[in-house]
Amino acid sequence: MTASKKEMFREYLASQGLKSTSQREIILDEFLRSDAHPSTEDLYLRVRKKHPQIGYATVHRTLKLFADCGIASVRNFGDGSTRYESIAEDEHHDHLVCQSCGLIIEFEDDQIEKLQEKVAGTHNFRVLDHRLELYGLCEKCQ
Amino acid sequence: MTASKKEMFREYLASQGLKSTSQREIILDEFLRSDAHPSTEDLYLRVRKKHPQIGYATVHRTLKLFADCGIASVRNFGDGSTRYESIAEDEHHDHLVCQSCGLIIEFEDDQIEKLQEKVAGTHNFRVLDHRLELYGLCEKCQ
DNA sequence: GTAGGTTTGAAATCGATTTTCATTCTTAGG
DNA sequence: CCTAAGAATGAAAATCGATTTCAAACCTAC
Repeated sequence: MTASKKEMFREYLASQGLKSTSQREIILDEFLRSDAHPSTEDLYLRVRKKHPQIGYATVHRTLKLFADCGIASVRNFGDGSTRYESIAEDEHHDHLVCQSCGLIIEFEDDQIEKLQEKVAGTHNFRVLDHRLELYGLCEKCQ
Repeated sequence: MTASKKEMFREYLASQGLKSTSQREIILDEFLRSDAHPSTEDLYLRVRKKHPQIGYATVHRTLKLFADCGIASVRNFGDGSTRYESIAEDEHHDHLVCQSCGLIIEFEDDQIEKLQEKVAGTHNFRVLDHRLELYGLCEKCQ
């Protein structure tokens, strides 16, 4: 899984005439080993610990490349920062977001997926991506 | 419906020791009569047509009040601007967003709502709000 | 190797959002 | 009615995250 993402990224770079650099490798490694939903800032801070010479702009640009090539998707949980999430090709998952402590729980539900397709069908709409977030209070915060 | 929202807003202001002002009335009227998902900028431009003396900051602050008091919810469709949507207390609706032309279709689906509650239940999570967006291509853009 | 294009990092910029601050307004109490 | 106390307003400034600029450093194919 991890190996195939690194593969996908290299292939994407090659296909676009872009270059493989040590910074991009380092950032991808850190991204794959990182929190589920890092913001650019989050990932930059992590990368900087081991590689202080890598700049914020490079992390930012590299995360956009991840999104472009399909190994990450862009999320926004309402806290004002854009987050990136590593994705597997065939799997969707959604989120429970605790508005008190910020806890994020991931879940998957095939029935909901199917109903989404059904709704889209009634509007002759072709779904390419979706986002479902449930906001509220986690067990501890209630 | 419209009347009850004005009512709710006034009650909220009173309950918080906040004041009723002509600007807030004007902005609420314009919000209720406005596009389904205006950004602060959108609403400011509309308000300014008839009331050039009302400033952007006031529109911004008033929209936040709408969200605080529950007559509007905050949306983000990935275009970089925050949008506000008028909501009725007991009704949720979700969105189909066309990534080509920007068309936004609203829909409601009770079955999906119920499944969401079920999923939340299995995580002992109390849902206060949710967001479901399906991104893709509308009939025309396919 | 080397040329040509790409990437990098620091700093500048951008656009949206939020805050500041002096002035004006609302409202509850006299 | 007044008035005092606190809240709201609008213009401008500050802030914040995201993005771009630019000169120097770096890949890669030839």
